[in-house]
Amino acid sequence: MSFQKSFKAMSHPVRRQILDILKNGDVTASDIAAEFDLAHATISHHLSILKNSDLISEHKYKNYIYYRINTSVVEEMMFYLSQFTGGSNNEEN
Amino acid sequence: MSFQKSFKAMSHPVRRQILDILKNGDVTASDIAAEFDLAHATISHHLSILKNSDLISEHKYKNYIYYRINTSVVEEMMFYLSQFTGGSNNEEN
DNA sequence: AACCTATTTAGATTTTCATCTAAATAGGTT
DNA sequence: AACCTATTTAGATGAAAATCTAAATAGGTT
Repeated sequence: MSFQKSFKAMSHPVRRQILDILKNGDVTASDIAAEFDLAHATISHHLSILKNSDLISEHKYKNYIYYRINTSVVEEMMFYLSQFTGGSNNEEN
Repeated sequence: MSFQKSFKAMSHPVRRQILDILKNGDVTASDIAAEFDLAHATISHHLSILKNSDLISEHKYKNYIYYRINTSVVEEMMFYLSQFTGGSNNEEN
């Protein structure tokens, strides 16, 4: 797992919106593409970046590929960020 | 505050390392630059992106500018991410 | 005032990223 | 087998980002 990849994946508005769509349950690439005014190839590109960062996984069923959020990677990002909040540190700042 | 900006700011390894350095307390731009094999102008550029995303703030003292992590923005990122973990949702998935 | 040190700005270059169209692949369905 | 629909790959283009050098600004210090 690489924070490099996960933060970069999160840094694009289309990819964040894809994650929003996936919050409502698993959805196919076509259905996702239908929500945007972008070529399917472009959505495929964004999905591959999300996949490559492990933020989503894919599951084939019949002629479709369903995508799903990988919550554990999101949790790792949250844990990474928590080091900067000073929450569990004992600094005397 | 914009997740666009904060995630993009977090997505660069140099900027994440700058935040790491700032965990140990406020530090000047020069001291930060000393940790990298990059031109000072480049570090200044990264600092301005971090500043623009509100992930850090600056405080002038004498001839120096000290930088400091803005923990509240980090917390907002964590909160944003939490929507994807299904933690406090009641989905029957 | 002159100087020094810290930091930023300007402008150029290189690299990376987002996007498109067109073509390829891949799997069901008839 | 032929066809259809879903998705990806290839290759091109334009836009955005990272980096550098050199110059400018800006504040202390002497």
